[in-house]
Amino acid sequence: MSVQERKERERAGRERLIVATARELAEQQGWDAVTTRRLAERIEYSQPVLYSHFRGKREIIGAVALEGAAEMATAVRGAAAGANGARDRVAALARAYLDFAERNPAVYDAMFQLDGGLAFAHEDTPAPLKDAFAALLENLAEVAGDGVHPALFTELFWAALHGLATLTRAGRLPPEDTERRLELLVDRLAVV
Amino acid sequence: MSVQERKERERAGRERLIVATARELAEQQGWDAVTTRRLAERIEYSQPVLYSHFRGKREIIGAVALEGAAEMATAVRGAAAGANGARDRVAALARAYLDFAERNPAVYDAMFQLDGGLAFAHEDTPAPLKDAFAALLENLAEVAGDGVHPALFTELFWAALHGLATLTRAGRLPPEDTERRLELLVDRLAVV
DNA sequence: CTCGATTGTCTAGCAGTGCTAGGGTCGCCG
DNA sequence: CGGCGACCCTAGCACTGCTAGACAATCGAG
Repeated sequence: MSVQERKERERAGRERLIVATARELAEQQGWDAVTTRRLAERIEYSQPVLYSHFRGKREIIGAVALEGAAEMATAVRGAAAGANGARDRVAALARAYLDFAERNPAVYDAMFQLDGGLAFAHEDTPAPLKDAFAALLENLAEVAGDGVHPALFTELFWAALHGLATLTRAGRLPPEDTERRLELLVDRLAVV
Repeated sequence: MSVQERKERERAGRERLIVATARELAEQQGWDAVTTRRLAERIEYSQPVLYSHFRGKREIIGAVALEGAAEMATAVRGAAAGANGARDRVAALARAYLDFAERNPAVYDAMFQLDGGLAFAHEDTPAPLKDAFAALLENLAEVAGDGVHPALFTELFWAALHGLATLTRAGRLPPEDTERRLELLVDRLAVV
């Protein structure tokens, strides 16, 4: 049994290595540079090894996305927990979200921009994604306003953040006004 | 001179054909299906002809994006012109925007999701893009609220629309609540 | 009307992509 | 210690964006 367990451990370790390497490579040189050949070379295995862990490149992106979702959830919760009052909590949440997107562009792409083969808004949505949404929801529900469904409000707030994050990073919005846009967003959307 | 003019006309016509075909193919089967080979075959020329009109695939995407920007500008202006009162005007604008994104997913991708090699928020931003932003701005300025810079407000409103459009189309947001999210967005962001 | 030059187009090919079939080599278990 | 099974790598497929060089059609000059 011990042999099998060791192999299992090694396999799991290598899988983590693949995901971590893909993420690192993507952050360094962009997802276009993450080819199966380069990735295989970096982990010092041949290409087919990748396919014994993942169905294809898409699944690797998906794995990075799940990792990112978990991190984003904790980042959001941490920021919200360190703030006092509903208004500050929401502002801190928004800042944490945009900060995460800016500091982990490749991971953010994996989550929302690229096709990681992940299901959303369904029964079989992976847990980390549901949890990331929950992290937003649990801090935004109190400012949704009377008669407004908290989930619907969260979806809208999330969409606004997502729009700001992507448009800013793509150079569509001047970066220097990010904070002002964020303040405006919170002031308008959140019902204190 | 007439000979050169005819050639010039034929060249321009073929360029329009390339862009139209790329757009059509993208709408039918997605941008992944728009390969230089397939595109060349559809216009009944060989691949190198494409490169005598555009520097590469990226520029073709950019051309589709510019075409789309012009159409979106007129769609937004048309919708806004047909509405009475500031609140209705903003709602109509938002509806037109999301409608455009939903009905022309490939064009919307070319504009905001893919790399069309276009400059944004700079001096040398192509006119159609600036004009599309202007179409939003001229209808949103009146609801920006006191002391809020109209351009900044427009950027925020645009980002929210963009987030709704992309997340909905990617299956991240349930489509059936689109209208309710839109109403909420207008009610909260716009100062009537 | 003919001939050279120029313009335009095509065929063929490059390097690189994601992915997979097949053979070999290793380490484990009886 | 022998045979077997799991594992991994080499080699290759069909495809991508893009380009060099050959070829043909067209034009302007004599």
